Parts: sequence; C-alpha cells; structure tokens
Amino acid sequence: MAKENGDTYINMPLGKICSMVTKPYYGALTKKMEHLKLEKNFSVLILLEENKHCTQQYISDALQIDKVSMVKIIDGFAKQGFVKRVQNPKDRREYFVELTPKGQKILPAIHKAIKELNDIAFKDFTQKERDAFDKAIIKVYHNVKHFPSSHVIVYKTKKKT
Amino acid sequence: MAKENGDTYINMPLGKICSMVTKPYYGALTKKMEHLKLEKNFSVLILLEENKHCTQQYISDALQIDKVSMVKIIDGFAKQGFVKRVQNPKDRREYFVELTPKGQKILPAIHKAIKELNDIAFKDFTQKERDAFDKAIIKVYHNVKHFPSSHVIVYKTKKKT
DNA sequence: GTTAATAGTTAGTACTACGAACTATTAAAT
DNA sequence: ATTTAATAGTTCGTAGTACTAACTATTAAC
Repeated sequence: MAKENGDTYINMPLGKICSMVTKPYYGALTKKMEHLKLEKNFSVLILLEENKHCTQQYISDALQIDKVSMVKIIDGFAKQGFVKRVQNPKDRREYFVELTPKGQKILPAIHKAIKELNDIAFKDFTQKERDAFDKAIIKVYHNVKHFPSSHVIVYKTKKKT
Repeated sequence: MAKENGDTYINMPLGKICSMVTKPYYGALTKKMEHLKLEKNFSVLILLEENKHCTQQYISDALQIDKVSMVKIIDGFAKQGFVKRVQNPKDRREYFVELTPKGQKILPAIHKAIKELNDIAFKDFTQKERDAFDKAIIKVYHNVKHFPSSHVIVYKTKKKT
C-alpha cells in the first residue's frame, strides 16, 4: 500500500495500469508522428526493420493483430509506398512484406519520436529502476501471454456447402 | 540491459510494454466476463461504484473515452438494466449515471474476475516488488498524463450557418 | 439581456476486430 | 499417387469505438 497525491491505493489492477499509461502515450505518439502521414500501425514498420522476410501471418502473430485487419494495414502502407509484397518463390502462398527505400527512410523519424516520448515517460528513473521496471514487465508478460483469450486468432477451413 | 529467453533488449519503449501486456490481459478479462453478458466497458461500472453522482462528462474524462462514445456505452448498460440516468435538479443539463440494484449485484463478479487475473499476472512478485512496480507506473503516469494528445476531447460550439 | 459555454445528443465517417467463406498453394494421409 | 487437410492471403459483412460536426436544452458570463 502506498500513497500518491492524496489517493490511497492497494496495488492497482493491471487493466487500470494499462489504460492509465496507454492512452496518453499513444495519443501523444500519434500526434508526434502526424507530420509523417503514417498509418497508426507504425509498429509494423519497426517489425519489418527488425525481421527480414516477414509474412503477413508472422506480422499478425507478432503484433497480435488479426490477419484480416493486417491485409488492410499492409494495403495502406503499400499504397503509401512504404512497403511492398514479394511472393516467396519457395512457397507461393506466402508474400514477404518488405520495406521499400521510402519505408526505410522514414524509420529514423519514427524511432526519434518514440525515443523522445520515452525519455519523458521515464525521465526521473535511475537506470536501476528502469531495469527493474522492464524486468517486472517481462515477468508479467510471461504470466499473461498464454491467457486463454477471447481474441485468439483461429483459422478454420470449411468446405463449401 | 538484461536478457530474457535469449532476447537481448535495451530498455523497452513504453508502447511495446503496453501492447505486450494489454492485449493478452484484456482478451482474458473479456473471456472471463463473457458469462456476465457485460458490455466491454465494465470499468464504467467500477467508476460508478467508487463515485456517487457521476455525470457522463465526468465518466468520459475519468476513463478517457470521448463523450460521444460514452452516450452509447451508457445506453448499452441502461438497456441491460445495470445503470439508470437521473437528472440533476440543480443543473438540468446534467444526468447522474447511477448503478441500479442489478448493477450493484454484478460488481462482485467483476472484481472477482479482475482479482483472479491479477493474481496470475503478478503471481511471482514479492509485495516489495509489487509496490515498486506500482510506484514506477504512477511515476510514468505523471510523466505522460499531460502529453499533448491527438485524442484530446475538445468541444467546440458553432453557430448555425 | 444578449452572448458564450456546457451536458448530453444525433448523424456521419473512419478504423479495427472478428467470423465466415473463398482461392491458390502446399503438406499430410492412405 | 491421389485424396484430404492445412495454410497464406483475400473478400464480405457485422459490430464496436473514435472522432468531427452540428444540434437542443440549460446555465454562466459579460
């Protein structure tokens, strides 16, 4: 139990924690990136930067966005010229989503915006506190990542009737 | 810098932290509450439990949900019989949103579901670690809460043309 | 007493989540 | 080897939410 600004609290539920921090952060990040004229899902671009040969399925799994939505997200980035789809010759069902030169060019600006906000968000943290925080988050993540979700992406094949 | 499951990372950005934890948690929470046949915004009910005489505007501000969306959210709960609107006689523009007996009755089940998930999410935390985590979150919250957001709820009055 | 601001509302647009079903392709079963 | 099942990506349709603009009723400000 601790006190903060007159509010007494007994260990906050995770949902409250998430909503407290997520909304202002994403709002600010979106605003900060307005001038880049990016779709909201810039995390896709970051994933593409980190991993070569991402299929849409892989991106969907990694970012926990269902693959139906992912089609339109990739369409949007492709339309803007940030990514292109390249069919995998070894498995022609798959399309690798790759950054175009224009896509690669915009990434530093994305990282800059993220860094600036993070520097503010954690401005009064010592490195030790920051590391402890990350460690705690990782622990929580491992505890929750296998939760049975109502948003599990299940693909079922059905025959024509 | 720390290591986890072979992944090396240097202090995660807040956005990654949020999305890592938020999605599985909310997915599980929604599933856990399926049988209650609740709308997704059960946080509204919790807020109503904690605060008497909540106006819709107050709820919108507190939960960072715009007031236009709030109309439908309250409509939904009212339709289900969990809340009712009561006009403030001292300012007839305002409507207090109040829990009905049915609404009050369902809250223990909501708290139970939240507690069960939180117990799992923080299962390997000592009380000291848990308190430190909350403290860190509060600090981050204070750092980000006044971010200029692209989602600021601005109400503009305009004259008829 | 007119003007401005506020609480709540409706209409309309845009984005996302999701289920179902479809095509093309590859893997598995027998 | 041929049938069957599974997978990657897609389209369609539905639902929820975010947001802008504009509106009514009411109250506050000048």
